[in-house]
Amino acid sequence: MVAADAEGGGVIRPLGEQGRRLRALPGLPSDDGHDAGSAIRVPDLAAAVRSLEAAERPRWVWADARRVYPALLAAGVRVSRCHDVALTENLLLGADGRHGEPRRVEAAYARLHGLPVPGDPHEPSGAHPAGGTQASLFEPAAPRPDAAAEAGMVAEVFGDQLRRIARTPDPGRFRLLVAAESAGALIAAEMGHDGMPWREDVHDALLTELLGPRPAHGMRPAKLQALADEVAAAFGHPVNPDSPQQIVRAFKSVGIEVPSARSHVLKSVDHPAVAPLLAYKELARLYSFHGWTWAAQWVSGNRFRPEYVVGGVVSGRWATSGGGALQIPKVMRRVVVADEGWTLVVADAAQLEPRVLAALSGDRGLARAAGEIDLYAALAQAFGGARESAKIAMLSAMYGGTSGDAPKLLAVMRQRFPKAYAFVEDAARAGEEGRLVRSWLGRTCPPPSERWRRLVTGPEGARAARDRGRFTRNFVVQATAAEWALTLLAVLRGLLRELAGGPARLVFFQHDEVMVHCPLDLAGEVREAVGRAAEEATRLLFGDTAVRFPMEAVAVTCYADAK
DNA sequence: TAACGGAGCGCC
DNA sequence: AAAGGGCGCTCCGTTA
Repeated sequence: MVAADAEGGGVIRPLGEQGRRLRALPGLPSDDGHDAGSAIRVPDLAAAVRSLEAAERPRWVWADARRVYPALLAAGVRVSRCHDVALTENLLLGADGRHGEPRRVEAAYARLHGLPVPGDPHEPSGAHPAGGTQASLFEPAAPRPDAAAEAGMVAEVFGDQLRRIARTPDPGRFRLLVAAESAGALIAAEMGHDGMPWREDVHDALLTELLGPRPAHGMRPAKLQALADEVAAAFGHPVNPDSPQQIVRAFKSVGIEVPSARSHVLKSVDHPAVAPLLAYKELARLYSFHGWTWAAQWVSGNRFRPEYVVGGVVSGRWATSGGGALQIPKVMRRVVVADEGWTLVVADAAQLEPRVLAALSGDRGLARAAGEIDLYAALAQAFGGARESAKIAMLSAMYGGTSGDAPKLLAVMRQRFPKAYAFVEDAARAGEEGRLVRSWLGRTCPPPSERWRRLVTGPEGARAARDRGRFTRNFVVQATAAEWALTLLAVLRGLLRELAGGPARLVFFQHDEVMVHCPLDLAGEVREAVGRAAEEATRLLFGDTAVRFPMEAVAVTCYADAK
């Protein structure tokens, strides 16, 4: 079912068999004279979606959930499932090594018909650096087409996308990826709408405790100013502690050479300015990043409402385009408190990435270890008995680490877990040679930039190649981990909707961690749902595997108590 | 005045 | 404890 919105109304266009039934539905005009093709104009899109959702739970096909869904949520309408054309276009373009090309439905339609593509930067070189999807996320806004025209485009591009999906190396997996990504679009919009519980009074008290009272505009909070004064006194002259350059120069003026002003560098410097400087850095970040100004913009009604960007990271992890939801300092967790009579169910996947590697590579030995709750402990024996050695070996394999004991431990890994070792080595080799790698479900890494291609043949070539090898080595694992987490989230959302009329709400998702806000008496069932969702995600991705993906959920009143 | 890159640091 | 990769955001300081 295609839905497109417009000022004061919208268009619904049935697809396939559902369309014939649609016309008999009450509450929708069967023919109001504005029927373009099979498109039906409706005066109130939200009401029309609500009635269709109740009647037959279609898969809604729309240009971009971010365009359509927030208005539906505002009208109190939620849907079960959708196909997000823009996100799918992004995945399909990526699969062809065409990261960064415009992904909006207008662009997809234009490409399909050989027309000029709106929003295409058409710069042949250097336009799409590896790691940059920004161009596709913030395309110049083309004029919105009429809703009926948009519905037509969406229907046509959708059909084309289904054909392109069928031509991918593994259509079954790619379909799952598209479904999960689209579910993510719904969840992101819903989480932005519902918001995460955020006690404004607790936040203010915390800031006041750490920084002093909220300062007048343009002033530093009292405790920050006091620390800045201490720094100045230690150097004998004013130094802006927010300026790394000034800090380095100030140390030079007292005969201390530091390569940078980073905290870990300053920690080993013996000078009276160091202590207040380190304290200042920590508090200043809190003040500017998650202080009163931030709260005024992102917190309202005791809810933190960030803007999530599904697929905003090339690996498929989410990003945010505001609010910094994925970088909330741990000290702020005490501000996240369940409503009266409600609770927060918090769960994170333990040792997700090594488990993903075990499943991805089909390494039986590693999979056996990944059948245990503590994977690293299970591996310890293979690495000389130390759990820590096993951990270093796995992390080095997945991230391309070479320092310390890594080479020795990787040699052990190569011998004991040859398939897992070969899997990440192959990914690294592909990256070094400029090739593409794909996740388990078919998300594709960006191709190397023109700049990289020039660099790799030059004197710095070996380094450039190694860097990209580390990126692709990590990509296959991180992107598959993101797929598992997203699938879990989609399944969990479905389970929560079935629970007691659906009051439980997903309110936070951070790579491998989820938070549900629910009435106290549902805590047990929600915790159970998290476990079931983890099992179902594992089955959907990897079928019958020995690898376990433990997801322990705890119910807490305050986020800070979750760990 | 606006735009931009670098530095720095929070999260996973 | 840390190595590795990925981000967002804010500040500074320079350039257009």
